[in-house]
Amino acid sequence: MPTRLKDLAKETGYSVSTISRALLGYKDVNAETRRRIAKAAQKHDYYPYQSARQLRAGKTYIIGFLIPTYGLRFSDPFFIELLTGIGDGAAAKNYDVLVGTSPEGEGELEAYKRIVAGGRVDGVVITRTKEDDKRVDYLLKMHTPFVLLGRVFNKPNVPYIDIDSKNGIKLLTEHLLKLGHRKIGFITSPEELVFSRYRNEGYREALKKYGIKYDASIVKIGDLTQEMGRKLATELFRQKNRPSAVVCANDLTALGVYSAAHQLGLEIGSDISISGYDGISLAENAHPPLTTIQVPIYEVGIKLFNMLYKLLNNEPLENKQILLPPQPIYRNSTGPPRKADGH
Amino acid sequence: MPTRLKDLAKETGYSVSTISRALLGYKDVNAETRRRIAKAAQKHDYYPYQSARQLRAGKTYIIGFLIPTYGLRFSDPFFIELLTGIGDGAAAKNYDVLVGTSPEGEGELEAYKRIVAGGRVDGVVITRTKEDDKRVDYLLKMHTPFVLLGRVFNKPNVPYIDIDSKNGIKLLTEHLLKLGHRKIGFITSPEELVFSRYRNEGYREALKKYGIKYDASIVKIGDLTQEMGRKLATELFRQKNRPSAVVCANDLTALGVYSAAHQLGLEIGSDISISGYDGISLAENAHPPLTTIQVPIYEVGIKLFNMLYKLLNNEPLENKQILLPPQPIYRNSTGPPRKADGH
DNA sequence: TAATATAACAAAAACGTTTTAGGAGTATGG
DNA sequence: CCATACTCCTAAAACGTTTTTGTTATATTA
Repeated sequence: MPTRLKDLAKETGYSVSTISRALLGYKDVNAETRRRIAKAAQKHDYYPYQSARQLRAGKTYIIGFLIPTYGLRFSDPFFIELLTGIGDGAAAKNYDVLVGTSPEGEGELEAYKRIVAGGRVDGVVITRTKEDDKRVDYLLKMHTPFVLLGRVFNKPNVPYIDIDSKNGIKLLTEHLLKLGHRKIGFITSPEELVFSRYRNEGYREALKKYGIKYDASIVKIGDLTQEMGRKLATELFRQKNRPSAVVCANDLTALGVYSAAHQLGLEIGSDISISGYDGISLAENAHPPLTTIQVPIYEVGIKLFNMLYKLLNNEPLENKQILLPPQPIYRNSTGPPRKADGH
Repeated sequence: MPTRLKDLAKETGYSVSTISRALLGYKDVNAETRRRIAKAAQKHDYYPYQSARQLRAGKTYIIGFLIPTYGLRFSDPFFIELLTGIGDGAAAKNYDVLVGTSPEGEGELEAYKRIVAGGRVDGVVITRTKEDDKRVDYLLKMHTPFVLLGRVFNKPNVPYIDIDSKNGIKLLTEHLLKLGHRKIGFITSPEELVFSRYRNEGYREALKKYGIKYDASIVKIGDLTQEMGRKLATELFRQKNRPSAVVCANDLTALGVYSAAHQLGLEIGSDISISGYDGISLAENAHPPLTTIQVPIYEVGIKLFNMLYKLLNNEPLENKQILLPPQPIYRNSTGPPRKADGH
């Protein structure tokens, strides 16, 4: 039903190749001819048939983005903001975004193989990089261009954007220490994630700076979901000598901690201080507004696509590795502890 | 770099067509031959090259889903849950999902034309249907299969899934009326959206049932964002004779209302009752937990894909039009008014 | 005027897959 | 032993685009 070059050829009397060349702006097409062809194309709403264009060019003009879903009720708004950024960046260059979900564990690499080896995409954006990331190894082996949101180890040359989350968490933890907190809990992220290492380091460095001993009993490993944040915070709060503040690996976890605090009647910002990470818009409108690190997610999405675009089109990439400084936003979810030492 | 049929042909000594037929399970291939070919394919991680497959078949095995973005900081978790549902449904059938953003207004139809006329997708999922929806007209004209999340008017035969939101909002409003509220505000959604009509009707019907006159001064038209919910709720709450309850068109708006209530020192569930719509997981973990209509978003996403799949493959579609009953969840964001009539 | 350059178009090939049509060789039946 | 059926494989065509190469007609130059 859609219009194809053949139809325009029939309509205008020119050959298929001339139609194609006219629409693509080749020089050896008569001005009048080009006008007529353009008019016919417009009249019939012609859009080149992608499968053919792809086969011919050996490119899809599509990039892949697999959402790392932990469990079913997955709904981190972080990814919608990132995705709209990537999508808008792509649309501006007439690229498309193929989105899938990638399960944890074994299935993950398979999901990437499917879209890469199947030639479904020209390149991919990877998030939540892992220590010893199999996806990166695979993509390097296949010579498939990619960009990372996050870093990896032992691969000095891969392009990425990352937030300096070591210093991000350090800033937040120091902020709490300055406010007088001495027992600061930490709900971190799964150990295999690279950024966990940085965030953990930031937490430890801040404590060390203030001469406070690391206490494993108030450090919990979450999974970046709100639900888990609530669960682990409840455990923390039920300890005999509960922390007076909790640093969280992301905003969603922090909102889960809010929930736990509310349930136990703790007032946030005084009874208990809470910090997040990401700066999703929900954090801003939470009650009280959440102290966090503001990551310009949408813009990072656009930037990630643009980096990938340059890789795909062999354009020089001046800044291959971008480490953004953390942008802390101190809001009312953090305040001085009610009593010194949190009890 | 990836393996192609040609490579397997060279490796095994069979022709390209035999390789293809063996892998596709044709009967007239010797068992031993098939085994050898399968082994080679496995060894080399063969995945058929999609562009060629698509061109040959005249299908892409891709469906399209355009996220309706209102403004930049768009991050309704509803769409991530929906998207993961659609994505997982698609993956189960070896389909992919092409995701883009669709701007408001003029650009919207163009975004659909691009993916449909360009043959980028075999069918599409449409959300936030509008009164007189140009997208639906276009898809019907192009004979492109589609399914709707939501209904349209004057098109009796289009396939859709919708929640009976008239009765959903009616139930919530009645719930508030039963609790004793007599002045109930309503932050609704843009007029052009079809579900706005239903939700407005539900609100009006409930009021009528209780003999309460519709008061336009406490009905505000929002845009389904948290930010707008906060803004409009602030207006409502600053009125001399403020409502004692607010019904919202979706959860995100309701969370915005939370924010406004907190800012003005109103206690939610007593000073002010608030209801949402959608049942995103944030609603459950809000403080207090939000009274809402629980929409099984993820499952609806899967179901939407499966309907579309049947349309694409000419399988009979028994239930073309599915209207799910609303599933209200009454939580602590709604309670009796502090004083009768809210003041 | 003959040779050469230029302008404007078209033919054909190629991308990798799937499918149709058919062929070669072997087995079966009368 | 010939005709027919069956098994297993392959050649070739097709999908619609882009690009390379070529062709024809006209203009330019010596």
